[in-house]
Amino acid sequence: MKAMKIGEVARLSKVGIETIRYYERQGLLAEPKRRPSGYRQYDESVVSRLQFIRRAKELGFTLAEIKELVGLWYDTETRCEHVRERAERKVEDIEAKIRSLQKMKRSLKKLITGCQANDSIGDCPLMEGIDS
Amino acid sequence: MKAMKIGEVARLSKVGIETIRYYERQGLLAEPKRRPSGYRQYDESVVSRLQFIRRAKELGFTLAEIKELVGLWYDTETRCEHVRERAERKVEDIEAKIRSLQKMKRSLKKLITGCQANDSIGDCPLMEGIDS
DNA sequence: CTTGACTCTGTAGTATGGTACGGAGTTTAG
DNA sequence: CTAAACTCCGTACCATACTACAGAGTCAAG
Repeated sequence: MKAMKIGEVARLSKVGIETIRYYERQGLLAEPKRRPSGYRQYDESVVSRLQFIRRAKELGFTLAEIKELVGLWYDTETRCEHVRERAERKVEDIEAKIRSLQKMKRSLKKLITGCQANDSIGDCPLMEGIDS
Repeated sequence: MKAMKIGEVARLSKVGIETIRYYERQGLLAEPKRRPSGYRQYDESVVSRLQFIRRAKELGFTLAEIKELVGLWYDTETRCEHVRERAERKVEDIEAKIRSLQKMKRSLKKLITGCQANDSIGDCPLMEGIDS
């Protein structure tokens, strides 16, 4: 359990110091212990949490959704049934996202092939059946 | 080729009228033909384009990225080699997103199983190896 | 030919997710 | 014991992506 100051956490997670404090204010990170001076004191676990947040954002989740997502792990004792339902809904959301990305990928592959073959491509295949 | 006014396009694509005009200003949609009155005149193809934009946004692409993505189809004649490279990079981005989503999904499934078994779950599995 | 719904342009305002100070106190390497 | 680097809090500012008028013109059902 290495004790880290916010600067080191920022360096390791590639999330800015101001952003870490912002996430704390928004409830995405628990308030950390403090030194007598008031300095925030973190352990390693916060780094993977921040990396998770960063990645989830790239995947189109809002901070509110991410908050809900990470929150699932801290409610499990209290309302198991409810948590399971929410988790199952999230799985469905994620599966829909994966399907859309796969369609997009197939369209791009088609573009690459057509391009190499020097074919002219009529309608943009990106637009085919992407609607959720 | 059905001629549609902006309101119908908005209804069909589930994208607001103001947003459609905003996308036009941002160059995500070509400027449509106009009636003598100045009213915008669309055909059906714009609906799938808007649905694509909507979906891509949900997948974490910014408008700038989406613009680049749809732009790939209108550059193919001019600089085929260049377009192919960009498309291949996009495919890699998309594959990375899919991998992250699959990890997330596995973590959630784990939560659901643990929850049903009434196990206490130690560390949040969402945080495991999600870093890109 | 009216009347209510629709569209136009332009500008201003909003929500989200940061980012950047300022001024003060803290830590730590030398 | 300094001096440079770090951290604190609060507030203000920023970019992105909309969203909401206002005031004027257009369309189409009856």
